[in-house]
Amino acid sequence: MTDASKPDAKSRYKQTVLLPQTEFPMKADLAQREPQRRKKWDEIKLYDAIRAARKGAKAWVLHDGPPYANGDAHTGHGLNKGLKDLVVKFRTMQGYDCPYVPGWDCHGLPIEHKVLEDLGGTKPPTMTALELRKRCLEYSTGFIAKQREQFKAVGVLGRWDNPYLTTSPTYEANVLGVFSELHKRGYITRAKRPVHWSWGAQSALAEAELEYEDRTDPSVYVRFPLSSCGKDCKFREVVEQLPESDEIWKNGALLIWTTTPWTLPANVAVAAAEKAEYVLVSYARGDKREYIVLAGDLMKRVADKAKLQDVKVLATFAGADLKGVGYSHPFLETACPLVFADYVTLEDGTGLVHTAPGHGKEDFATGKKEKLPVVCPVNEEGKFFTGETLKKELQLPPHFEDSRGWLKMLEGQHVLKANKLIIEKLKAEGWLLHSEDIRHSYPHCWRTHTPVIFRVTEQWFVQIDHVDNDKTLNPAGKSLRARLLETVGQCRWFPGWGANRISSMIENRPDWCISRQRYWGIPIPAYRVKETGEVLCNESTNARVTELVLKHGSDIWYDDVNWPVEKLLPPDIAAKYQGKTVTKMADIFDVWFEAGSSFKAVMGADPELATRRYSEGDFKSHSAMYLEGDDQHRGWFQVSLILSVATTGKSPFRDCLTTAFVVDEKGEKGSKSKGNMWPLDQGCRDLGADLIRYYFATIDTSSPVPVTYKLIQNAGEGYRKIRNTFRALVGNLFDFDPAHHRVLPQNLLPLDRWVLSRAGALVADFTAAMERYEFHVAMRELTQFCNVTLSAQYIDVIKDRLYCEAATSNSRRSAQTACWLLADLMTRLLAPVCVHTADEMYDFKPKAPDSPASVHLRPWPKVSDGVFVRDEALDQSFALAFAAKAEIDRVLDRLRKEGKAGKGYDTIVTLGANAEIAPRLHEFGLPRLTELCNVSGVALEAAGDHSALQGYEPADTLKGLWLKVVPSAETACVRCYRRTGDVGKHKHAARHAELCLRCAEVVGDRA
RNA sequence: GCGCCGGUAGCUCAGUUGGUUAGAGCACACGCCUGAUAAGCGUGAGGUCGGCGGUUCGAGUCCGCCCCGGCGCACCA
Repeated sequence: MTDASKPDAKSRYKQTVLLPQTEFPMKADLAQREPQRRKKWDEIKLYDAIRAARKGAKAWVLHDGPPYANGDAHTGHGLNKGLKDLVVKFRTMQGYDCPYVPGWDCHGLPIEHKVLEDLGGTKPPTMTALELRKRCLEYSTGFIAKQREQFKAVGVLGRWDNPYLTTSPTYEANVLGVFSELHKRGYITRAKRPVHWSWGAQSALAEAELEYEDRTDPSVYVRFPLSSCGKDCKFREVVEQLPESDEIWKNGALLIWTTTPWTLPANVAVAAAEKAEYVLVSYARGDKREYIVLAGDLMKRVADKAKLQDVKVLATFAGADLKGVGYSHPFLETACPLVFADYVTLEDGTGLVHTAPGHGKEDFATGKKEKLPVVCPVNEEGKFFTGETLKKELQLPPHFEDSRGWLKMLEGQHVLKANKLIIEKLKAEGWLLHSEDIRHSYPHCWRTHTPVIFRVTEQWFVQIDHVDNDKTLNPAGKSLRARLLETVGQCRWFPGWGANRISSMIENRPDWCISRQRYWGIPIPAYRVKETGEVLCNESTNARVTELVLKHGSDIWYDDVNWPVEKLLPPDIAAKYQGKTVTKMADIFDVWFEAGSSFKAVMGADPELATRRYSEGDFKSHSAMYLEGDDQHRGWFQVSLILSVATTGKSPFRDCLTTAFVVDEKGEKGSKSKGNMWPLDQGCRDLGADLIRYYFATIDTSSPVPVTYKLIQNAGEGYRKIRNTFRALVGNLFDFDPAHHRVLPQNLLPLDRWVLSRAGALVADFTAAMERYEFHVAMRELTQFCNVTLSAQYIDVIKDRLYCEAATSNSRRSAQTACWLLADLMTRLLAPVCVHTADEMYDFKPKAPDSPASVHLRPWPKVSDGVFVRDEALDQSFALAFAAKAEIDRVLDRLRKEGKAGKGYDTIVTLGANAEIAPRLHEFGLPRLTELCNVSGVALEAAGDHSALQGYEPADTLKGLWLKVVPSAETACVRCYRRTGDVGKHKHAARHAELCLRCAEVVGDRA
């Protein structure tokens, strides 16, 4: 290399080369810089500034679903808050007025549970409910303070100094307001019904509070002895015709099957399927012959399981023929009927279903239809009642003696323990035909993880099929369920299947049991008149309690000293019941009822939000968007819809965006108990909030979101690429002042116009993906743009212009103008995702004098704003040029590996092209093609049959193109490295013999 | 059991109404550059598009069946 022997020449001109300069650090150093930046935001009151800047703009409110004020923030919160902030920032930049008011869900069992645990498991008898509630409030307040800082560390901007809390009197009063409204409209009922009961939590549970877990239960086949049959009973006739009829009446039984033996004491009937075929079977057990009735299809299976000997089918008949059959309860000896039910199937069991209306939903329905007694001998702890109470609850006749000791055995026993005892005694007495263990999934309490039981209790319900006769809200006179489904159809669901999911849930859901038997919550404002048992709950009492709670908080319900019942009642009602004992009832609201009321308690009651409801054409909703984990389809989304549609006729939201769960590297659901969810604040310190946010924005969150340090660190590659690409752009703007140097669009060079056209395509695609909330698609576009369009295609080519052309030349200013616009574009597109980094980038970018203090105050880029102008023709001509470049690169690479070439500037290229391509290349211009390919020259061979030309090879993918790449024989310019052929052969040769003409003119007398 | 979603390169994902040789990033290999330098550029390898069958001139794309994964509903007695 002759050039290398002239180091002095090189250093002579080095200072005239305009190399990039920037303070923007390559290393992100997020852990250190992010807190500093947030501090700066606090100082300039960025959130308030954004609010002020959007004053009067169209409102677009994302209503925050309140996280539970319990425990430290984890990755799941990070995903949730990160995406919420992303959407809010995006909509804000689009020009909407988007206040973000975070909130917390503060009541509820988990907190009460934790507080009780700290007190030794149960409430000390000396402790008042008021004191307990005080501790719960302290507990939740503590975690709100912690979580607030943890959420802020993710970079979430919002009204953190004034969030909403479900424990605030305003909130509580609004929950009561929703209840009053429902009550007034006839949705509320208090009824005795079977409910899911958690004996662990000692409370009724809603569907949303159940989790299915596997457990092992006994599966038992029990003989229920036949007793008297009705006069017209066909079965009776069947038996009478058999020779062994006497034996059958004596030793015959209905064979039932159950997996919950503890419900047998509550048995009041056996249900059969009218249309199924049943058989009367005889078999030998020990030295005894017995007879049973069961479904024909199941006989073989049961006989095999129970290892019955000498099985004989004596008769076959239809289920309907069993009408009128009676049996005697095997240990309570009560006379019970056989009934029919359509849910009886022949999949399992015996086709004869043990029916206990006190312990099953379907049983309860059957009981209602058949007017059966409802027996529920189990208390709130899941234990059988004791003594006389047990006898009473079992509804046994007064003369019942318990001579066989069943009641003695059962009393006070927990139902799970009772299972074993009952099985043993049934076996001992000969009623048990067979028992085995089965494994099945069974509903469990989501908090205590104890199996749930069905208990019939008196509870408060919201009736889902109620028809509101208010013509303004419900002109078509539809049921609430129908109106909910209709509303679902009017909202936008992301992903789209959310609509189907919640629709099917609404279609199938039962009435909503809203009462809970706990302390930590908002009381259901109902009274009971002791003498008459009358329940007092009406418009007047509701209004009174609501008003007092608004002033003093819900503690008044528990403050017997300062707030005796007389004071809580409206004066006229208090007067009316003078002399009677009126008591406050002890139920509180399901926490879901509280959270579900936020459309009113927050969106409707907060002064800042109440004026910012969403509307679009005919559609009106309380907020623009709800964004939560997809488990909220059966949680917050659903309860919000129910309460909002029932009381206002409007949807709580327009858009409903859901994310899947956060999982660990093994794909297992993250949970605190498993310890596979790391604390969010730790993650922000170790990885950086922006990197975590970047990661969340880059992956498809509609399927389970794996979150590990390794994956997020891996995402750092993409983050760094964006950072470095920006750094390259901004590094070339050290002497660029947009106010003075910006080149007008019509004066931009074609390559610069081309890259802005590509940027226009990016803006369109990126924005469209953001509008669909497909952030990962948007981010992929950006990554692609940085990697391919900018880094490989654009920046690499404009270096010569930026470094070597005259500082103030149009060609250099043109490139700088593009770089400046691109850098600006990047800060804006990245702003919703990497909130700190984008703002940092913004700081290092040359700005117009009137620029705002933060990128978060800037508007979202638009294709229509005249900067990023799409130019299809330009795109196409460059597509051809880049295709040619790819061919040259391929050949060049081969030559390099053969040791025949080094850098591109040391080679020249000759192309042969057919009649279709040649004119297009000519039109593109060979000097520009030379520039584009980073070689020292491109020539176009005019000859016809290029394949015949020696040394040419056909292009690989571009048909009609041949090429020849050879080392240049020219001398390289020591300043720009190009071998232009004019080095030293120009009028400045005396002074700059080692420079090309261009460089010599640029340098002039500066070196 | 019923339903929904997904299965494309080692990993994360694109693949428009069916239409050239299925793409991108990361990772990997090999080079180049040393003027984006704890950077940058180029080239390459890597895919029976879950499997089988069908419709079609043509299927990653449409239809049917099956396998695998995730989720929801129901699992009731």
